[in-house]
Amino acid sequence: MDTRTRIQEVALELFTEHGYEKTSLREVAERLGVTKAALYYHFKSKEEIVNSFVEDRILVMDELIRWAESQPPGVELRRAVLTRYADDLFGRNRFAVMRFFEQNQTVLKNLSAGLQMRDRMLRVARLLAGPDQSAENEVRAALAIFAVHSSFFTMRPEITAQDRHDVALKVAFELLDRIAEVEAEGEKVDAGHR
Amino acid sequence: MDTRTRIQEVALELFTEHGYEKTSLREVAERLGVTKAALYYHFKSKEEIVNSFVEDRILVMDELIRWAESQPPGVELRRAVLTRYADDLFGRNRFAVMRFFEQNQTVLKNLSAGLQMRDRMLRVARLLAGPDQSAENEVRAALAIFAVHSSFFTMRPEITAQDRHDVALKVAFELLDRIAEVEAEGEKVDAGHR
DNA sequence: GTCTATACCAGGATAGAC
DNA sequence: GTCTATCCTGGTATAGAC
Repeated sequence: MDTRTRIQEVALELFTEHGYEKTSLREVAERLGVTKAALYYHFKSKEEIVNSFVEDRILVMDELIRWAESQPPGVELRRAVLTRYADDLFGRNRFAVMRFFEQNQTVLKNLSAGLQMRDRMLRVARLLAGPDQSAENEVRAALAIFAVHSSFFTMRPEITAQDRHDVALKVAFELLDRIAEVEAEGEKVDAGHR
Repeated sequence: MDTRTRIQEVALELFTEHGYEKTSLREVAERLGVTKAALYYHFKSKEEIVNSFVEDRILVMDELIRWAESQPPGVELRRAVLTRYADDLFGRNRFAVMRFFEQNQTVLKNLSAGLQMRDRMLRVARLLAGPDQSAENEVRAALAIFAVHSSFFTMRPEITAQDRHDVALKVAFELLDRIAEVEAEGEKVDAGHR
């Protein structure tokens, strides 16, 4: 395997395990049997290493958002968006990068990769919250997304990946359905006022 | 005001604004017109500064947990615990420290203050999730707590503090009530099996 | 008891040799 | 494509001034 890929793998592992800031490039280099300066041949900076393995997740999110915006809105779409969100981002052992995100939320606020990911998540949240712009539906949407993420670190370790997935979506769907209920009530009130 | 207190104030502000790791002690010292070494007279280390202003919040949490464990369980207690959680931790402009927590989740995993706070939050979560130990109720409890925290950064800025508080608790109560519902259903099933 | 001066070592980054 | 040497900044430690 080429050095560039090996750097990405080792960095992702250490950044996730010990945190981005607490991982020195010397550690990464030593684990690969090279010097710090060698890393700087392959990547412009420490941050660039992060960008390189996050890029892919951003593209997946963009694809999801583009698809969601092309569909007719409704309860079914909300559920479908969140299901796809969970499967695309965390499915098939792809969650290594997502675990990195969970473990490094703070730093990511100052990293371009983090800001881009944040932006995508906000757009998904807005899709789920619907057009009524109520604060409570925004909270419900945020919690639904958080349920999916939390399924990887909130639950007890003996629970299987499949169960985590199913439980997270079950609770999240309750929140999404409640959003739709509140929307419907709001429209009834509007109609009554006319 | 004495230097020790001023160090705490400036450090809390900078640690929250720019992050714990990205804030150097030189910055803190300069802002106070002293040298780095002066800080080391008042605090053993950078981490000690954090401990000093988090201590207080830990005591508040301990008090809340002790009280909750002395009360008869039920739906009402859950709501009361979460209400008190929100008021004790975030009330009366006390949320500066909580904002520090939100902004520094990663580092706090390696800091004693963070581990202690984490431990308290887990215990509150267990109280809210109830005795049935189901994964879905654990998720609901975690989300209810997260709703309170998120109320300070998820919602749009034009929403008042009072509204944030109310909306967060409203959504959180729906989750808590659902926990109780699921518990009741579980007991019915148990009874049917006997 | 409160602080300054100074030094040490580790971490990110760069220039230039091979 | 990789290394040595070097720079600057950051956390930490200590000696000593007032």
